[in-house]
Amino acid sequence: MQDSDHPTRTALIRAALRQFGSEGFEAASTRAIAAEAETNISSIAYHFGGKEGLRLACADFVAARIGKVAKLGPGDPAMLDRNAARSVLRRLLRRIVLFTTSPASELFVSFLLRELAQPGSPVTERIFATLIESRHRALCRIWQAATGRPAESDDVRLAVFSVVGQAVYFRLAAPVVQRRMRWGGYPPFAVRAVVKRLVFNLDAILEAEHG
Amino acid sequence: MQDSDHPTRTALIRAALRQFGSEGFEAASTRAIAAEAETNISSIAYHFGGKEGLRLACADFVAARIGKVAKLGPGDPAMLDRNAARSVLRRLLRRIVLFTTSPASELFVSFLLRELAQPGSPVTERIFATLIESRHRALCRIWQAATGRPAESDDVRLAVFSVVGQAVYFRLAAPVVQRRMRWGGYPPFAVRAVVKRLVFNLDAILEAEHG
DNA sequence: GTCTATAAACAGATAGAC
DNA sequence: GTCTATCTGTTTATAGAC
Repeated sequence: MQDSDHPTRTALIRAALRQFGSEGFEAASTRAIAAEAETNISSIAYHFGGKEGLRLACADFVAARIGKVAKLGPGDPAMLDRNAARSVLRRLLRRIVLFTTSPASELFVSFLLRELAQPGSPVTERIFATLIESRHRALCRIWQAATGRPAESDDVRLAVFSVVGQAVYFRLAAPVVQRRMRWGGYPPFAVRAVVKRLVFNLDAILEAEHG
Repeated sequence: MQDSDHPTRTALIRAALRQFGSEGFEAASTRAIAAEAETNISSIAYHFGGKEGLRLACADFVAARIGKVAKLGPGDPAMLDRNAARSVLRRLLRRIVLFTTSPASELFVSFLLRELAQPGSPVTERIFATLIESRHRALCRIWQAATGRPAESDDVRLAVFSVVGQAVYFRLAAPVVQRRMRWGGYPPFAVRAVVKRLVFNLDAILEAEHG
């Protein structure tokens, strides 16, 4: 965190996020990152101690940004009635899709997914503990309110993963999807189509949970 | 393809597949690959011309393997009645999940997904054209038979992606899922639980398509 | 075909001037 | 804080012995 408004510092984080995200941590070179940030290679050592420090700074940056977007509501999900819980789920899913398909957040998401795909990554631990687990738990509680099924059962956990996973997939497999759909990127009409389909799926699943 | 039963050659491909898949193409070193294959670094240049040639050989290997597993049935999907089409979809989804979660194919899937996530990868083009597009098209035709909706509409294409995407997600996000579920890897009972959930989702979606 | 030895380019880190 | 210059190690590729 620290003084995150230092210009060189943030320029480096932004450039690193892009290159780590698009090429992977090991493949990205500090030289190229410094060049993109229009500064010197030594700035990385000065500001972050080294390449690994820059990686952690990127993780904190992403975690802070996502923490804001995916803020948990203050209310207790257990208090929601069935229909309220369902519309909360719909709204959250819509936000997740808008987030994962937006070009602005492509950097964050790609970086994050690459890190999370590596079990041993030093970044994985922190982000999982601070961001993912608590939010997944919260979604499970909302799922319980929406369906009456126990929040911490294996099947409810998997249900939540399967719904969120659909949205994540459209970012991860973006090149494949976009080629098959003949889309360049995710223009607004494409995002609307994806949202519509995934909300439809969610409603179908909730409906089938018992009617 | 060529003589794929040469021992050193296949040992190199197998080792490369593992290292490319788990660490990424750029991050993996030819030295480590040769060591794992218990041969000399120069064998890579001899058999494949270089690191990039080894990458393409891995792609062909994976494509051949997946082509066998995901063989398209000879019959025309348009001939299926609604219930037959639905059970074909269920069966295919089950096979996809079994494939993506099996430890044996973890290598192939990880390698493939890494390659497909890179739009510019030289491997992407070939695999997309020879494997993915034709199978996605076939699934869309089966989806049409199962729901009556036009196979090449945007929404049906997205529906197929969303269902397949769920299965792919459980491989891509395996570290996250397994940590949250407190699973080590995907033991048989876990695979059964995932299959059960995803088939449930599929049935729910098909049911909602119009009843 | 498989090996050793080495070349040429690249990486990240660091010392020190300003 | 930002720069140049350089150190040290590692990478892929290749020449040539066997």
